Amino acid sequence: MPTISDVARAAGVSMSTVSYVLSGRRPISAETSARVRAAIAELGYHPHAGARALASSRTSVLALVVPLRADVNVPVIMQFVTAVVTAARRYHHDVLLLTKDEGTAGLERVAGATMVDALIVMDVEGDDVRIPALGRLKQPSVLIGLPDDPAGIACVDLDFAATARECLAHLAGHGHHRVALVGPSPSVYERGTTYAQRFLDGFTDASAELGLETVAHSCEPGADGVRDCLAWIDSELPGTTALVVHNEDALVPLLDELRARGRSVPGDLSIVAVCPRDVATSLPVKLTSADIPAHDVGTLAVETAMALLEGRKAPGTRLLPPTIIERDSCGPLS
Amino acid sequence: MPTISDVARAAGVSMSTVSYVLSGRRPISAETSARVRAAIAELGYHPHAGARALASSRTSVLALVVPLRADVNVPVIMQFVTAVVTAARRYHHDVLLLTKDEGTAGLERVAGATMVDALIVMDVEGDDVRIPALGRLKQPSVLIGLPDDPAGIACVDLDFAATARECLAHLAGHGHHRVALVGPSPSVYERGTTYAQRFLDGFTDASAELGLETVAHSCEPGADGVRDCLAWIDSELPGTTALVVHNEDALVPLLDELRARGRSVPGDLSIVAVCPRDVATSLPVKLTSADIPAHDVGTLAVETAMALLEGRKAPGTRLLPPTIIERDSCGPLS
DNA sequence: AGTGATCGTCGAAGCGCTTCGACGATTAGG
DNA sequence: CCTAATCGTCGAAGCGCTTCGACGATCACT
Repeated sequence: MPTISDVARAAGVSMSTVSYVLSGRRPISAETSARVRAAIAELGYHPHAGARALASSRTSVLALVVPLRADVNVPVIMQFVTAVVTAARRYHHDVLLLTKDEGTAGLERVAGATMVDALIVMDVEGDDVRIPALGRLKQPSVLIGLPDDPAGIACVDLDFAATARECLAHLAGHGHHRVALVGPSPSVYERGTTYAQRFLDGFTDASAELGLETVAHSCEPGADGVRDCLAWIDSELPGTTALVVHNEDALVPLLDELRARGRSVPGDLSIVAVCPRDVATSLPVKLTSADIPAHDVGTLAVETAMALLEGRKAPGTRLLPPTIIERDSCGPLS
Repeated sequence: MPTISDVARAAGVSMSTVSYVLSGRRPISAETSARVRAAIAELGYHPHAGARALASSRTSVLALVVPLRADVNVPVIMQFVTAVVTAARRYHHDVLLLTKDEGTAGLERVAGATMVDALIVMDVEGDDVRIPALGRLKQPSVLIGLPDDPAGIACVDLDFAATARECLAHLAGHGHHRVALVGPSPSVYERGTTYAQRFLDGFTDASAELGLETVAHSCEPGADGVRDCLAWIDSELPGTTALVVHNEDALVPLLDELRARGRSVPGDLSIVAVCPRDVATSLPVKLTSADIPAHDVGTLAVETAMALLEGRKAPGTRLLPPTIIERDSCGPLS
């Protein structure tokens, strides 16, 4: 492996000149620069990441902490991950993958060892124990999600409250006034991730604002869970004409069950789903949906981290506005 | 951030002694060792990863290259990823995540910059262009999958040919002799990943060995794809009594379609699926399945990489034997 | 022509760690 | 009791890079 001094010798300049050509931190004449680049190409030189990190205390690596729980929506996580990796590369950064189960120790390990410049943490809970730990690190961090108290750490997420509001507004626009929320499974509410609660709060508030009659109920996984949930809705709010479904796993069994009961969508029942695009379009009925913009959120998390590294932008919370995509599952009240 | 010399001073020893306590590469007395460890704990010392990498030319990081194509099975990929990360941590390594779309350049970048000790590459194709590139790196690598010519690189995968054989043997054991393979979508065969072809070859060979009548057909995604595939099977091999399904996405629409046609499983038709455990058990009929041991393959890939790093074990190919898990979808020939 | 600025380059001092050779102090063997 | 091996520790030399101060050369104004 050639070193920077091999390049310097080959180009007939000093090491520092090579370094400045690479970093652009000082002006270098066009001819010198060209000679250096030629030498670099010819020798196949790559700066040694460790040496660079040691000398500059910058690593060009971002840590990304992902949940590996099974009850979480795996394809959505993967969308975040690829968005983060792809965006990071645009800023010449690589991504070190940590799992949530290492907890606080993992964060302290990679930050303490100066393995990363910044951290992006997914699946944060209401009172996540990792938040105080992140605050103690010398590296900045970005949360994907919204804890009860961000404690000065930057947060990025979809605005779930506004999303619920939009879903209801959309249905109200079609003339519906009895709407039920099919929520996530109870375990999602129990573990402290806040998005389910924020959605529910938004739903409740908007219901009042719009003067609708609504109920909300969590929905256990599987066909049985869906049946139970529908039964509950039937008894609590008879004459419900529309559903907001904030539960990806329930979608398939729900449509199955409605078909089995001979209830057509959107003829008898309108549905707005909260899910990624591809899920909404891959079902037998193309669902009108509020998009989960995993890609955008991941990208924004990286951009926020980069802004923090450059010292521009103070940490703060950034909630992305919802997007309703109209498809075939919402009709007028019949 | 305290450095090793802070620790040395606090413990009243030299830097090298601290280093030897940490690495265990030379004997250190119990008392000295204890004093050093106390100082480390008290100061909250973490060795600087870059400095360590520079001095030792070891990084304690593994590169993992994942595909981000959408047509690939995302949850299975995530299982590989978490298995790799978890196994790597057991060997005190971290994982740097690369995406396949960076291609050869990504490999050369992280290897050339000495960011990683070894590379694990998923989703390798028959004549993957990355293989010659990997051969040129100074770091060892492990492929998950089986290219036409591994060119001296270690490979790890499920033995798909043997898996096909086991599926057929299982069905033959139940008395079936007309069996159809519902294969992956044509795009899987077209792009060069070899597992689909290996499965098909194993299926064909075993069919002959066992004296069965079989047909095989790829299956486009979605309910329409399933219907077309079933129609094809009906016409090519009337009287088929069992299906081997090597296509996860087809499972749900397939069971739907069969139910719609009033064909019971396993009463009228037996099914062996090739898929991860959780998929097989989450369907309306618990499917007898050949397991996709993503976790084991990922773990083995890491262990192989570690063995390569330590110089024990020459690279070679390791194919995991299949496991058939009996559930409710196979019955005797009626 | 004289005076600052600015430009382009160099030399050298580290960044924090590992590792090799050296060396005194034990211990074992004859 | 002497020699040789072993044990436990230290000092110092790098690993490859960035960055700061310095310095001659060029340039733009008076």
